[in-house]
Amino acid sequence: MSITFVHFMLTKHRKQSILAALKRDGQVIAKALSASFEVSEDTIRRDLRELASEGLLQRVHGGALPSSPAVGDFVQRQQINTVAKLAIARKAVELMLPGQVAILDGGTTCVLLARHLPPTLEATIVTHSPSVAVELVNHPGIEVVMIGGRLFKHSMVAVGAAAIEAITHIRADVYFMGVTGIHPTAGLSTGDLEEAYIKRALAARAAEVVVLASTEKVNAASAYVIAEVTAANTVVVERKTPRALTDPLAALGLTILHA
Amino acid sequence: MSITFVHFMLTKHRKQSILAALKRDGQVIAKALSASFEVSEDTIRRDLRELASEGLLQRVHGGALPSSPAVGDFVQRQQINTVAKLAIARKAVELMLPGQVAILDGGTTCVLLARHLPPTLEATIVTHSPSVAVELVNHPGIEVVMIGGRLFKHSMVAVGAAAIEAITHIRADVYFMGVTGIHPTAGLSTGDLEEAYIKRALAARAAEVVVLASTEKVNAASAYVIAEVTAANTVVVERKTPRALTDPLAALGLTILHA
DNA sequence: ATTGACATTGCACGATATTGCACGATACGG
DNA sequence: CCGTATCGTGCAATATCGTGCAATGTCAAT
Repeated sequence: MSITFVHFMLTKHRKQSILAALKRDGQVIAKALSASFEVSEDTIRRDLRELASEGLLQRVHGGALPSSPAVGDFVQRQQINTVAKLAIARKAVELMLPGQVAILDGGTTCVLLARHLPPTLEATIVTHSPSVAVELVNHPGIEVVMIGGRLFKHSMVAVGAAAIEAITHIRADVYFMGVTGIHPTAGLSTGDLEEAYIKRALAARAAEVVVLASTEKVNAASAYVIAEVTAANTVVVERKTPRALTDPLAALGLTILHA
Repeated sequence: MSITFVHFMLTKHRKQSILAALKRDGQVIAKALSASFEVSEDTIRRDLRELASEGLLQRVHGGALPSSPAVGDFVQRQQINTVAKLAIARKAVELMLPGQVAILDGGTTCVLLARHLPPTLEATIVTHSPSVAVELVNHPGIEVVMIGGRLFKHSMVAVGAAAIEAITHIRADVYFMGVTGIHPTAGLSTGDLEEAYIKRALAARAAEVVVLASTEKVNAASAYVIAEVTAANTVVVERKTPRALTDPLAALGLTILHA
């Protein structure tokens, strides 16, 4: 039985090792794999064909390449679920009034919001995200204030004591907040502790808090709590988000905007 | 499995690398690609032809250019005099040592410097330019610290009292400074008063100051003085910059590096 | 224990892809 | 206008690919 198990694992383990090597080197070469595993190139080709048919890698002449380049980095996350986020961003833009001071969170939705600010709008944008700042470079009417601090690489926003300190000197009319979860009882939450601190500090400095949440975030909760849901005044959700999900939030006094 | 040293490159991967190099450098040269990939120029020409037919780049005599040159205000300035600035950036990169804390100015040359930091380098980069910060998003080994403040639109860097205040909490090994003029008697100068304040504050917080100056900046002076030239320790200039221009600076004790 | 179904592997072989070289054509710079 | 560098094409050599098939090993049922 153990012999059986070992043999079964050898094939599968070899494929896993191929994927590991691929992730490590960015490419694998059939000939080299053949030598490493001491199997024929035919076997390797078979493995690669099968892995390719499962979408785990991309078959090319001589070996294989990753199916999706650089998974998980910030630039790539910026691409997913774009249509929904774009709709939310466009709707949220309507909440900005001329002359206001607005805080923009990091996150892809807020970058889209920045990109779609009306070209004629004159206002001040406070942000702790360099991406948002860069997005506003060519906007003629927007004054940009950058919150500094150590940059949390995963989400590319300033975090830490320096950022918290800088935030205490800000007073804003509205804060557009991105979350990974908004839940009637669990509250507003996000996946990183440092980010939660920052968002809480930002929310405390804005007269109105607008939460931007795609459907999967509604009635969900992440590890770190930012604040009670009542800390938010308005929630912008997708058009397709069911009323059943948003009604409990509306019952708590929040304004629900469907994009 | 033993570590297999990849001594050659898959065709498709080579094409991806060509595109990456093109995006990074703004141009590629057939001969240089041939040498770096250790294949014949014919193969490179074939690659370039095929990539051009896919619309991924624009074929020109001797190499290739990006198919769609990015447009924009700041982005556009980023394109001018690229080769000279790139050479300076590449030379300046050599001054960075592992584990160091370095301050990077705003400006196109510093963005190029950030882009060309060795992928394996582990260090801390302090910057008041969101563009530089965004450039470092996907660098695995670089810790980024953002100096916040009001963003001066023309050059896209944080300026003002908040930025000055934040800088006082920093201590760096080296400061890569961009200037619009470096003159033996007029000193280091720039075109904006706020920027001059910032650069002066940054220079005061770094153990070593490296000035990056393309030829037209040497022996030139702008409206606002940052400091005496002796505030700088090293000046990186273009290879073509005449000794006659740099000798007066060297006489003042500055190290001159020709890119 | 034996047998048959099934999985995995290696080999043969024709098909396809990639590469480098030769050669004539074309573009660039002085 | 000419020399040089670069370019594109044809071609041959080599490498890689996919498929069919036989050999070996494993598993489950008898």
